[in-house]
Amino acid sequence: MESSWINTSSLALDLTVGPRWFPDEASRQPQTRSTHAQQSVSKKDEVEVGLEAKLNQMSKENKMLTEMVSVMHYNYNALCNQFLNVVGSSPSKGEVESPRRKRKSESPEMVNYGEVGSEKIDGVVSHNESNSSEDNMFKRFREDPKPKISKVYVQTDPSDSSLVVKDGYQWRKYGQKVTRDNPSPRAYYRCSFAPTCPVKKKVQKSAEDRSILVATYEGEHNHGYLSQGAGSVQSGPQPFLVSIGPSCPTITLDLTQQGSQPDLGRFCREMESPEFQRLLVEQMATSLTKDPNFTTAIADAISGKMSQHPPAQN
DNA sequence: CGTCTTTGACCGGCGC
DNA sequence: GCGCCGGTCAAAGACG
Repeated sequence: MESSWINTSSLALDLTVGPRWFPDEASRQPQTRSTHAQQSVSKKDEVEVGLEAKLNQMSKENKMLTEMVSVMHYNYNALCNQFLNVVGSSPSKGEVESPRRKRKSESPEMVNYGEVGSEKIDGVVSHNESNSSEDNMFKRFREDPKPKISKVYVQTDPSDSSLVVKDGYQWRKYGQKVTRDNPSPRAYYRCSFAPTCPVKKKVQKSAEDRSILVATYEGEHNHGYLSQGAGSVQSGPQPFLVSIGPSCPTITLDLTQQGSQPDLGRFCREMESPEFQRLLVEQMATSLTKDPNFTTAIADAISGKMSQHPPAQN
């Protein structure tokens, strides 16, 4: 188990751009100023004060950002641990046989869908009832139909209309609907690798960004990872595509070239790697530089510096 | 021939 | 009770 795969403090992204740049230099400057500088000393003070205020504000924002990343990092760590727990546990459980839920009169011997949440991810689903009676089983089925829901965002070609997310499992499409909140259709898949596997998947293009497929997974696989044999499975490690949007902190996980379970574990490890963190920092830096407020502040700071350092009088 | 996809119909929850 | 809407079924066809 790789439960301690990340040291949270390792992601302390020190992006502080403010106070470190100028105070020491600024404190050096007054001694070297020529006399004519005294005329504009009050103006410079004003600039300095304004600059300091901006820098302080940016420092605060940076600190908040760092905290947000840490929290996100922590949450992801927990999620990964849960996921690895599930992967590691053996699913061999006497399943109820009736893979298909029949409507109408056939329903009494229904599938025990609720089993997933109670057996494999206890702690995650804490409100499972005791299965002391059939009534409770029915209630569980009705009240807790989604023991675990996760979303995966996959970058695709916007012109590609196929709703296929290759995640290493074998899925059988059983429906497609156009929903109200999104013009693109939503496809419904069931895991077809094991007939008793209760996992369902919904795939729909994002309403905001049609180049992103949103795959919503419900439930837990009650079988091992499908590594070979399925037609859709592709092999060979390839880098995950992680993108952090400039306006909102979304992370896109591109699983299109991968199997899911072991590779998600690998993704967890990659997130810990210096390479990943460098990428994260670069993305954040890019986001910051795209922010007009940030560039304005930088421009102000530079112009302020230049006014303090007039060209050498040669 | 077996498996998968498509697609219209149906079911059930929910709000009014 | 009614209508809307998301989710599911299952027959028919496609495909290898």
